[in-house]
Amino acid sequence: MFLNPRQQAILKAIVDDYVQTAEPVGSRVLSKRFNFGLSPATLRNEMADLEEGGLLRQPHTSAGRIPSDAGYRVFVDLLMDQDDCLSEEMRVHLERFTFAPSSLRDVLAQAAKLTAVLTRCTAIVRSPNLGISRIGYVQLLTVGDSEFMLIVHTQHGASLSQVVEWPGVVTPEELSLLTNFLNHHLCGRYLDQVTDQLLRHLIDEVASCESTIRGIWQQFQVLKHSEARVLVSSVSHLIEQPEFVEAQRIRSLLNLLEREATLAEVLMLMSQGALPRRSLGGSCSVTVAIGRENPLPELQDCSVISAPYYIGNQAVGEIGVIGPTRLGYWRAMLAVEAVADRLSRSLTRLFGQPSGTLIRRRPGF
Amino acid sequence: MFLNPRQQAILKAIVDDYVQTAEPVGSRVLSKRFNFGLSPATLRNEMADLEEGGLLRQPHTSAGRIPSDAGYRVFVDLLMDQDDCLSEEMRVHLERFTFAPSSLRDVLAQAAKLTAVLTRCTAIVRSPNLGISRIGYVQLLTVGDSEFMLIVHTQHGASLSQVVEWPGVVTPEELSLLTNFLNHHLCGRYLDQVTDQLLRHLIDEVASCESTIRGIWQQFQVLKHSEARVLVSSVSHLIEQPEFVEAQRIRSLLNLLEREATLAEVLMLMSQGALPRRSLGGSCSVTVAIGRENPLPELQDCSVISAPYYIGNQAVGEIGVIGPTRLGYWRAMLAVEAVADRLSRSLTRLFGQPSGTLIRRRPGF
DNA sequence: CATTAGCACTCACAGTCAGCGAGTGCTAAT
DNA sequence: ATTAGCACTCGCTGACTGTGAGTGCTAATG
Repeated sequence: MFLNPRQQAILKAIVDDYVQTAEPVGSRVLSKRFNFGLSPATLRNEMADLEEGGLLRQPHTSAGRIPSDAGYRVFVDLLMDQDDCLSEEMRVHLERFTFAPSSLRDVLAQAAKLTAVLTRCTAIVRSPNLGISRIGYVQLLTVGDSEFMLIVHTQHGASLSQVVEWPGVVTPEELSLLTNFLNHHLCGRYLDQVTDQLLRHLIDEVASCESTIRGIWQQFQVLKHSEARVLVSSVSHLIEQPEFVEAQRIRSLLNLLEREATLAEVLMLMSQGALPRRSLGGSCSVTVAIGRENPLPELQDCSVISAPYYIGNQAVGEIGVIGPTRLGYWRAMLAVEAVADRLSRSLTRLFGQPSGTLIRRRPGF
Repeated sequence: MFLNPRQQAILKAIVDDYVQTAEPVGSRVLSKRFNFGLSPATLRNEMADLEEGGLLRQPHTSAGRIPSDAGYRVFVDLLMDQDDCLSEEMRVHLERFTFAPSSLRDVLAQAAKLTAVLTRCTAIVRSPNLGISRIGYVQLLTVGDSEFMLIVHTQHGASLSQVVEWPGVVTPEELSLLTNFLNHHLCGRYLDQVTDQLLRHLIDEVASCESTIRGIWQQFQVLKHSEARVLVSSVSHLIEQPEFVEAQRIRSLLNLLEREATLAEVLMLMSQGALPRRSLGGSCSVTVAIGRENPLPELQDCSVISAPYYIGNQAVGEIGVIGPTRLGYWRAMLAVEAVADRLSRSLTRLFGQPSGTLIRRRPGF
């Protein structure tokens, strides 16, 4: 639908007003609150046209208009005010969060919290796949007679474990020897570097343990691809919005927010999907999914704004917010991008290629 | 209030029925559903007495009775059926969860999830203070010119960091040397063992770094006492209960559930507080707080059942459930105790004194 | 021809009222 | 001590109504 300038101004005014008041906006308030120099009747005609074009809708006959998903889309893509920088308040919050080095998980939790505060929405973060983690150290633990447990501690502060079958009897000495052998060769490496090539190399060195090492290797492959985790922060922000007066809506949302795998999929889809991506000046580009543009029915009254974050040049995860479609888009987009940007820089510094003081198992002191 | 056997039977019947149906129970259904051999009129008289004694209450004049907090208390302490073992269904769930060794956090998350499934309530777990963690390895990371970052990875899979001031210029070699020195002396130790005595010992060894090591030491003390974390699982279970039809109740609960520090306090209070503790056969004793027995107003319509869990002989945290006061107490108590018990055993095995294959920094291979 | 005043119409919402049904307390009979 | 009978209470439901915000349409206006 082609919009002449006046229609654009009216649509923009309606979105602006509705985002602020959460009340359907009628022709009378529209003509009073904004200075179009037009009477309510004229506005009504224009509004009827916009509704016909699918950009507005009426909750019921005798109510004012609210933007449709398509209306928000036009608003976001074309119309919204783009004050070119962060507000003072946002800047203060951003400064306060240091992303002080700690476990990957804690940094992500901090970033989520920050995003939630800045946008007054619910924030979600998908944590990186483990392949990009460096191995901190490896533990072997006997459990029962014919199995042992492989525990891998990554330098990001995560730990993973898998049961490996044990092909025979083993003495504590052998276990200790194997542990040291593995640590010697694996500490400091990226999980993605635990390849078949390395396996062959190791087996050449200690042919006696071949079957055991093969078993361990297999479990490493499982770990590398273990499923993504999603952190959720500040659900309370979202459910205090007027669109969540009905308990049923809250329940449905909460149900979704407890399904990590589904959230992970939503975030991954958004960073690869069909929706437009926008770069607002920082290094991370945000994607906006409005209402039914979302793949999930639970999200059809919500908008999701997300941006990937990076370690080095590699996109490793996404951070985003979930809000009502009636959302301060620009502000939220700025916030998400700003956090993704800082998060990327912090993670790169903490966990990126030229890491601080790496512990390698070579005897040091 | 003294209860004769008939009054006890009536109170028990009312609680049983109300827990199942969530409907206030009237004299007519009571006489029909249970075989007292008494007419509704007689039951009415008894019920009026029980109400006078504070054990029952009426939501409104023309409704049946529901138990008061005091009524539930009598029920829990005296009246409830105590089938002496877990149901088949519960047993199956318990078997399915292996608590496979992984990070402390993941084990706790698993335990919470399990508890939630077993009780169909919301589960909460307070994670241990860090003093009982062993140090996995230590990293030093320069940030800016006059500061560096101390990162401690525990063998439980947690990471912590603190900024330490740097008293001068430093070369990468010095940093690496200091890192190795610290790892040499600290790996495998409990954080609680990082004492002043050890400090003096180390300073004797390398007097040149005294001020730096003192700075690091101070940050270790901060880490040891860093605040407790609480994991929450399956909020959706709870808010699907009929007592949460009103959105306002959900909001208030969710608000509470996002305040980790408050939840931690609730759990700690319960394991030390004035309420009776019961041991149901396992090694962990459960505590039940009913309605207004809880310290928080947000919990005044909820009951909390919790039990401490152990590493070795030391109680290190608590696990529990939050449900409506109209709760299947016995079943929930059994479940909480069973999980706490298994959790204790798993944690003791994984992180307790004689740990599997410890990595010490002595050159090995 | 675009704009506007006027007017009839729609519809959610709040309030009122009556009927119902479940449940009670009291009294008198057993 | 127990119970049948009865009047009474009160939440819930559904029908009805008035109100007000807002619309669409039509005809008048610059």
